[in-house]
Amino acid sequence: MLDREREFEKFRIAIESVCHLQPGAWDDLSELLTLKQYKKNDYLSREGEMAYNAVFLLDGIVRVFYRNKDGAEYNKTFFVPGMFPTPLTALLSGAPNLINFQALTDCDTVELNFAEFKKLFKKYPSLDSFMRIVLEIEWIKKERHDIRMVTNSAAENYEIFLEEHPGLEQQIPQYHIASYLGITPIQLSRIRSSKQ
Amino acid sequence: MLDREREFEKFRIAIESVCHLQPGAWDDLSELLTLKQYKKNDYLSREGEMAYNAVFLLDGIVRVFYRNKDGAEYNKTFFVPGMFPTPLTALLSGAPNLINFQALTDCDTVELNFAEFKKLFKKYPSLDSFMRIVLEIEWIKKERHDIRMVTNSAAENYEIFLEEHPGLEQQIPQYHIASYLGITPIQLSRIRSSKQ
DNA sequence: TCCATTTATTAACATATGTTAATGCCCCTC
DNA sequence: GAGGGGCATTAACATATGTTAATAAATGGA
Repeated sequence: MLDREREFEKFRIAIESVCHLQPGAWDDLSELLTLKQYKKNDYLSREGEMAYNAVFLLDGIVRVFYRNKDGAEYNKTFFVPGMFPTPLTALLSGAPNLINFQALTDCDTVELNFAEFKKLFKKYPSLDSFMRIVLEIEWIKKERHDIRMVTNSAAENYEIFLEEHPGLEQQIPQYHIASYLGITPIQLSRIRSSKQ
Repeated sequence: MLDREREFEKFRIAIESVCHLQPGAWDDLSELLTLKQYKKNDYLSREGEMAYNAVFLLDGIVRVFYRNKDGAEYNKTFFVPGMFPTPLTALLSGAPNLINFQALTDCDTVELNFAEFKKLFKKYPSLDSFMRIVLEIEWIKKERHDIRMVTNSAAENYEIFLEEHPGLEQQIPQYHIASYLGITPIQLSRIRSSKQ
């Protein structure tokens, strides 16, 4: 069983590493938190549905993927503990989710009610800056990632994946990695076998 | 010859359409503006160089592209008048640019000194919110765009390009569009000819 | 107006990647 | 320990796309 206070503390540390909070802000903020658990293959957040919470991953692995009109899936990102598998676009736009967040293993999360969180911006202006900084950081990360995915071959991106996600390839099926690389599992298998 | 005041006014209107400015904010902000002109093929902003200005495009067409280690170019976005061909990541991170902004025609711009702009955040807190909202809007746009590019075929994305950029295909070489679509000019030519 | 350059098209060919299918492995459960 | 499901690998084949090259068309400068 998870200890609320101890798990919330991990979330607080992750937030403070981005931007120091004003006194009192954490106390108000922690009122908006809940612990959640997901079984393998559950959806944290689903295409077509509204989103309400920012999500901090305590334990497990989550993938984000798109689906095209034929139902084919395209993995976009993998999340491991300490990351934020949060449907940011849906939260910001108030529109239904366009992408899916799915647990690839059993998962534990801390979740933050985003609408209530935004109301705190008035009381704690630094939370507005905090949100801006999060968006800046995510924007920079996304641009670096996009450049790499576009300018490299699938084989090069596979190598980078292995470096950036040590151990992850043991924990998830290869076809998820292939989808992330934009190739078929067969092609990934060829790349792997041609490595020696 | 361009009339400074009239051109700056276009910039103000574009900003106000995002978020209403506090009284006085525009007066201080307009002190930080300059008019610039670029010749066809000039770079507004270049890989490896630092970035200093946010850019508003008055006239002309700009492309953003990445280069891989072999020098091959990959177009990412086209900008037309009223848009902001701004090296956001370089401005936010303070690190050298990873991507290139190039004029595809002669261009006129209004440019805003970003470091000085950020200093105004203290005097006008709403500019901090403004920046957050810009990032939110850009994030949402980018996600929609990415989903489409990944889940559609090149032929479908070509159709979408034509709808979203009416008239643009008459103004720029097809090989730039091909690069944007992630295919060769030859392949784009085949797609075009197979349309009837 | 003419010439040179750039760009688009087309064809023939090469190649990488997808498709289908068969095989075998691994792991899980009973 | 046996059976079954999920997954990775491999092979044979199909196909889409890239490559090279030749030609034609459009563009821009002198």
